[in-house]
Amino acid sequence: MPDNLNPPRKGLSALEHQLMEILWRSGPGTAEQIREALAPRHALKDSTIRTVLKRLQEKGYITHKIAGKAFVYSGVEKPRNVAVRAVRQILDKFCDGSLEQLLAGLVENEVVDRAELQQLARKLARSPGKKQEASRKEASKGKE
Amino acid sequence: MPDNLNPPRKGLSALEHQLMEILWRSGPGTAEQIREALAPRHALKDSTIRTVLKRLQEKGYITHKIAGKAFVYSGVEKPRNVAVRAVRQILDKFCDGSLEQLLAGLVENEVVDRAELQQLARKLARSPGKKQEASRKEASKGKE
DNA sequence: ATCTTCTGCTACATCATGTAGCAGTACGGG
DNA sequence: CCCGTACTGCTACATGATGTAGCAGAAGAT
Repeated sequence: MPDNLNPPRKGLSALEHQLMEILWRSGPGTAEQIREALAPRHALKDSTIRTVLKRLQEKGYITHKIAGKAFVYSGVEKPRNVAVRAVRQILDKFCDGSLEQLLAGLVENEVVDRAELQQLARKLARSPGKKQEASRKEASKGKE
Repeated sequence: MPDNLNPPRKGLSALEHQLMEILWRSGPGTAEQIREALAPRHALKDSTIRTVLKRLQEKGYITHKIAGKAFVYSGVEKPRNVAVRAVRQILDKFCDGSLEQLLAGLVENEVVDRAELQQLARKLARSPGKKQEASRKEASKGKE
């Protein structure tokens, strides 16, 4: 079996996360390119990079296509989606699956202000449906 | 050194999380009580339970007071606060620290509906400031 | 003095992670 | 046709985290 196509992946280790960061920031790339990108902060042998990339693929975070003779890796999902899955876990583990509880906690712990949160919710409520939505009625009140 | 009083704790392993669940759900308790509560689903020797409790304390999730000759453990924070710290991590790691991005993702992935989100935000916006508010309800145990 | 409870250490097998070496293979030049 | 080159496919291995538990010692109960 090739990749691990199922979405229920394991978490990312520190190093794995760094590689994902690079892939997300710079887009698809070869092991070598990734190694170079990481090198300044953390020099590693190419075999090390390749091992981690392999593990990332097993975990389902990335895939690769062959370009000539080399593998070009690319993330399977956008970081924000990975974030969403992670949040779902948190929701189930610590908030009885209640998003309300989590949001309340965020406000309580001053991660976000009440007003600010409402502002964001409002904004998202009228934001483009990102699909084939064409109904964009600009609200006249409160715009930032 | 006694506990690990600093908030930047490590994550919870599967078993550790189960014990926390019990403590959060049933309130403070001794190793034995916790063992009994967990037993139906997962039978373990008391020494095992105690080892895990010890680790949980080292990680800073729980503390204990002496009651007679036994230790009575209790969670340091409410689960929702643990959730908040976890979310903060996610925010930094996958959303450039932007809560907006995360919320957008939640909507995008249908974890929550746009309208529903706005509803919650609105609700929280007018909810009690929970500080020196002398409203009603909410006054059980749990110190933070 | 014992027995009964608890707590304080120590032990250990497994798995995850960070890190890397080495063998094999295919392709562009001599 | 032979040889580096550029890559990939395995294997290795030390460390730390986790799950799981045994055993010795202290202190109160009898």
